[in-house]
Amino acid sequence: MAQDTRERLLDQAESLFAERGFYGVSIAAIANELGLTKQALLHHFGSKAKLYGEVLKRISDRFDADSGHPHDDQHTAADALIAYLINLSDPAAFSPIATRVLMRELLDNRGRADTAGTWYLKGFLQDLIARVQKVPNWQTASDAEALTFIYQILGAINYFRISEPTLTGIFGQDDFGALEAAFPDQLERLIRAGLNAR
Amino acid sequence: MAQDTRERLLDQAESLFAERGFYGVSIAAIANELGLTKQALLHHFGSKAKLYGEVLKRISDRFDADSGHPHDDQHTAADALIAYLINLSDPAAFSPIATRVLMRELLDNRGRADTAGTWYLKGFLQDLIARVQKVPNWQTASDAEALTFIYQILGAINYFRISEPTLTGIFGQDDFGALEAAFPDQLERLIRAGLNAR
DNA sequence: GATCAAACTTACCGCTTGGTAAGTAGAGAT
DNA sequence: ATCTCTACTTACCAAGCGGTAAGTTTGATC
Repeated sequence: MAQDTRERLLDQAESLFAERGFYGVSIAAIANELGLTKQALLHHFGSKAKLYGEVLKRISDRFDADSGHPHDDQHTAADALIAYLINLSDPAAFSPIATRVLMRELLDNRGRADTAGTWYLKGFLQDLIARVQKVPNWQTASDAEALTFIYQILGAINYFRISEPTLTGIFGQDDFGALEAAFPDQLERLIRAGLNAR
Repeated sequence: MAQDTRERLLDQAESLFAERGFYGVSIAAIANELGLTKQALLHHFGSKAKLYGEVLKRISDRFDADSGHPHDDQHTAADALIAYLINLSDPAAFSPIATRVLMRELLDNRGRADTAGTWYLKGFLQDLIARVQKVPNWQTASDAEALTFIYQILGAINYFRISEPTLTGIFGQDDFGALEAAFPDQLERLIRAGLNAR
């Protein structure tokens, strides 16, 4: 029940940071949401910045756990890569809340000193580069070429995922449902076409 | 010189909102940057929210001006669409600062009451849907199908553009230069492949 | 049953925030 | 010469911010 509070604070912080960003959320707001005072939060995390760091770290850990290679029962390198990327785009496999936090971090860490946040993406990206270079017609591709491709796909996925509120706002709930349903298939088609285009 | 101050305040606000987001910037910070007090800013814009609204509107206007159809001297609908999208990805044609502001708005307007902000993207997106449906093998595509494709490409573009600081941080300035150089060509290949894949 | 640490609370602090109120300085029109 | 409008300024305010200090409650350990 004690450790539980810590975890619940992290959950709440992650969700609020996702919605309003680091500056948009006060530690009092996070704590109050659980019926606590902000000093309870400070007792657990020391400072707002440290809390934010722990939120980031927890996302990173979950991310790494997820990127174990469970899809390598596919027949070809291309199929394995595609399955992996499509899985990434699945809200059930990797929470849209975390995506939002990471996207904000991407926008923020231009100015901040506390850049360490997204650097852990390095291993993840390098892993993906290697996966691309296993695909037959990409074996001679440079790292830059492979990364550019990967980054375009990640962009397609993540941009869509943070746009849900805006797209429902513009086109309505029903039409957004249609978009969401069409997304995975079209994503697969795009990745496959992109891989073949080389 | 008078109207000029307003414009200069908008410039400064746009750039600071891009870097730190709505909550991360105080109106005093914006005004001080020009050697003014915050009350000078309030005199011109009334409130912080209204200033932000005007920043958004100005970006939208610039955007619309840019999306006049100057590339329709292309031979096919596909070529015209591709030229248009590649132009969108050019920092010279559409400022990365504005991209950052819009991306933040995409993240923020889930919670905010002042949602009207990004709704103006509607016309832009509908225009793009129509452009896609002019491409021969997309003429029977539903709006949802066309929009999903477009959105994937916009994601690929915009995600890359906001990632510059992070990517240089991870891979170094030189390697990022290689990425940036490779980007347009690979983007074109991806769009073309995606269009053909239907 | 005293001791101690963990998990909190209330009280407080200095600073910053967005915003209001009430001026002032200067140019243009009458 | 005065009136008026625009573009500002200084002065002020209540509320909120992150953080420190100093308790208080509670449950386990010896």
